[in-house]
Amino acid sequence: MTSGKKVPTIYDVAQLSGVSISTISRVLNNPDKVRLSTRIRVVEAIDELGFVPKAEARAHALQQTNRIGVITPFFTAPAFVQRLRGVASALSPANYELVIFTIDSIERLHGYLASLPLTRNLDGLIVISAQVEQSEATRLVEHGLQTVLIEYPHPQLNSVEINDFEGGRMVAEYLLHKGHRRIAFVGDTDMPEFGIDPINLRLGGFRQGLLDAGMRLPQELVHLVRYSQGQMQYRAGELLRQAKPPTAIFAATDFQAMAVIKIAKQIGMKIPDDLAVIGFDDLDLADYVDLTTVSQHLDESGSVAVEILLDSIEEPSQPPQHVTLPLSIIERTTA
Amino acid sequence: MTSGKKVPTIYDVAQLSGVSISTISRVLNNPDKVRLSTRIRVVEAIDELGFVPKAEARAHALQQTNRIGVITPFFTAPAFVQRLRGVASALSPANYELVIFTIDSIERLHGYLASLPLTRNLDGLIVISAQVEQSEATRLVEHGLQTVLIEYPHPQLNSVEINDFEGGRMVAEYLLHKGHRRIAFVGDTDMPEFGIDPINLRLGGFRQGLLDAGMRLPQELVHLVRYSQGQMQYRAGELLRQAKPPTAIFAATDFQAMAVIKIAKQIGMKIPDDLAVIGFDDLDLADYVDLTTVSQHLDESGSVAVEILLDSIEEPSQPPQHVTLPLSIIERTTA
DNA sequence: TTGAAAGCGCTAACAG
DNA sequence: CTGTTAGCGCTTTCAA
Repeated sequence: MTSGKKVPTIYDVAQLSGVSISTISRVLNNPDKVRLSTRIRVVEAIDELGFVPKAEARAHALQQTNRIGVITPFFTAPAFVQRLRGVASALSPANYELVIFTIDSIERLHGYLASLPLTRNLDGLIVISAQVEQSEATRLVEHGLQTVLIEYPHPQLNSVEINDFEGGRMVAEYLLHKGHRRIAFVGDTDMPEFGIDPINLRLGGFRQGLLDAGMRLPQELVHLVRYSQGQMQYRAGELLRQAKPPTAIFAATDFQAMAVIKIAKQIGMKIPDDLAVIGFDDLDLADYVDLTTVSQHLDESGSVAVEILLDSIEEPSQPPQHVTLPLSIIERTTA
Repeated sequence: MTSGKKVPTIYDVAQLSGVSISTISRVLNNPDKVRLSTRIRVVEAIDELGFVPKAEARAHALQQTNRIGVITPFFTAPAFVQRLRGVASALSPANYELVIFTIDSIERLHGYLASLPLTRNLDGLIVISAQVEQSEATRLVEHGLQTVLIEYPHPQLNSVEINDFEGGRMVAEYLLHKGHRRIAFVGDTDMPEFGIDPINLRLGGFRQGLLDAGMRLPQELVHLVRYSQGQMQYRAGELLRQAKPPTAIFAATDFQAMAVIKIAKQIGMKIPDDLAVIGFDDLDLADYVDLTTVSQHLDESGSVAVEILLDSIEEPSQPPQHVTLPLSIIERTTA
């Protein structure tokens, strides 16, 4: 019982149906190139034996795997699920398998980026929320592994991104429009090894948005803390308990918005009357907690990435595509 | 630029280092069976060419893929992420790749279960929260595809499960101990095609727990609704607005608990003083919203599944293992 | 329309 | 310790 039933190969089918293996292969891949009568005979033999082509053998001969890989920080980034969901749903009708490479450290990321283009067991690669270095990018293109980056673009590779700066600006505009004049920003600073920092871009855009309305964002109203629920809540507490608390808070992520709301309620503030809170991301749970937030269409980022990828697998010799997804404010009940 | 650089094969390495391909293969797989001096020479050649064995070719020759598959309902079951996380973290040190097969319909599930054992491109399979039929189970074992089921066990296949009935009982005990005497149950009934229904088991255990304390669970206090936030909230509203509302609610899942809390707050009830709410699952977000709930150790279910799987891949001829994970009540602030 | 045969790139006896 | 050789199971020219 170690291995089970004898698995039929194309040779068995050939023997049973009295033709050569090439013909079997043909009815599998180019049925119209086989005379109807023999095709029927072959199909019957296939059914009788319960034959199914072995994927590995096929991949080996074909030099392609029908498999695309996704490198993703499974553990740190809560938004990845929705992106992955977009990838999965776009991929399944395309008859590609989805291989997940989770990165829990920057070393793992580099490890995958080093080996994946070489082992040749992927037709394409999607990298979610992780930054690939120059050397890695060139290696990717040199070895012809089609890649699309989500969130952290690179000039030589396809990418789907958003305009974080613009997102921040939109929030400023929105809150201003709601009548707020004293608005705080909270965000985390937990991306030491990354160059571009979306949180800071959001902050920058936010600041600019205020400026456009003739307002400055005082330094005591911006709080950048290391990512951790406890830290966040502590700082939010400080922020809200001060003599002249803000009337609104822009949290750089939905999770932080939730932390803020939690602490605000503990203090006894009413949301959104005493304090308006707006997040960023539009995670699934934002809907559950009725959080007003800016949606960056996470699911869509995944499906768009797949489209681009399949496209450039078919047409490898085209310049990298960079698509920027729109942002939109989802107004719920917290701001 | 269509394909990029010429990819070196084992033959190139052999030629450059002046030995046969078998020797190359040996330094790759059994380094100690090669004389040090030639090994060094080979390694140098490998480095010079930047040679990396092609995974497909290796898999084809070896008849194994170093890949395990996970069939999971990506879209409907919110708990799957944590299970998957457990799988991923247990798998990555084991040097196995993780292939995800998402099921959005029962047909897809059957489709995968039909083809996966035959295409032979997986060394093992984990099925999360989906029920495999008898015929599928026997096909799996006949074809020797090692499998472990999470949540829905089957006698012929490995499984990791929990005792939903006992979980319900524990909740009854807990709430009773807290002094509650009028306790409602809310759950969803959204698994038409499945035989075993965890929600009903939880309800059964809960009912039994009350019975053990000499109490009956009146029918007007159990609410089974179709899964959807709106529906749930509507029913919860009815429940709470009645003349003699319950002092506590056991929600069969964390999501439902959140829906209940939301509506309760809208009505103006204080949690947990006016109404205690306890959930089931212990999703990540339960911690964020400080939900008291029964933890079924989702992450662990995944890692345990991997352990069992790797074990039975190594030792195929052993009887199926069925492990039941413990349950524990996580007391936070809602009950 | 079909068959023979040469790969695809690697592993693993079996000799030497 | 190393080379020869026969697979692994399929696809795809090239002839017939």
